[in-house]
Amino acid sequence: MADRRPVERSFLERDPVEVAPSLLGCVLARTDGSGRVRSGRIVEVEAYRGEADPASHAYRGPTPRTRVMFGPPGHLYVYRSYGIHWCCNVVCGADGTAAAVLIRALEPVEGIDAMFRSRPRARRDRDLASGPGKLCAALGITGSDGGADLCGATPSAVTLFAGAPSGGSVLQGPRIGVSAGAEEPWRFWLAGNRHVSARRTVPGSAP
DNA sequence: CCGCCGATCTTT
DNA sequence: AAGATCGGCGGG
Repeated sequence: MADRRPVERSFLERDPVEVAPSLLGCVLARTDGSGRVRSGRIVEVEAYRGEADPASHAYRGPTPRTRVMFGPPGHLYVYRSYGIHWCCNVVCGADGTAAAVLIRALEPVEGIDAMFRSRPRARRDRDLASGPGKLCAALGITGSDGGADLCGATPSAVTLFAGAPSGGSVLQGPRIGVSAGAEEPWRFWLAGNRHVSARRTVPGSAP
């Protein structure tokens, strides 16, 4: 993996509904305090359109929690879900807008042993990171990673690497777990991938 | 395989 | 008071 390079910040400076499917196949990596790397290929995402989107945490304007989403693209927005799990987003769109892409599932690539240690209930590879809370636990992402620069030339604790074109086809459908904005088909995933969450229950169509 | 429910706590 | 979730449990 010597030729990996972080994604260009300008690549993220667009509408999240455009950015989201193009993140499929990219690799999210985290380096822990001991220099160990855990990473996974992105196989499922959701776009959130900030102040224009009633499902977005940024819908009602900036707050201390959502401040990073209103900043420049290429940073990590991390939030606590149901008081228990961490979930992470790639901030995109122009500085001053609050667009973001929720990372919903990864196919584990590096550091799989460490992922099993962080996910003691997981029995199989596909249980490690097949959901937004699971993947943060698998990589060890917590609130202290909030704001991390994903595009730095020198890889920081959390980095987003450009991926080879995914090859397979992309499906899209409604976002999971939202009530407002439930009609918008802004969830995207790799067709047939075993690491996608809710594979059997939600139908999809080609974009 | 499917559906229900509880855990746990931040944010508004 | 609700929530961008997860996993255990029970039923079919």
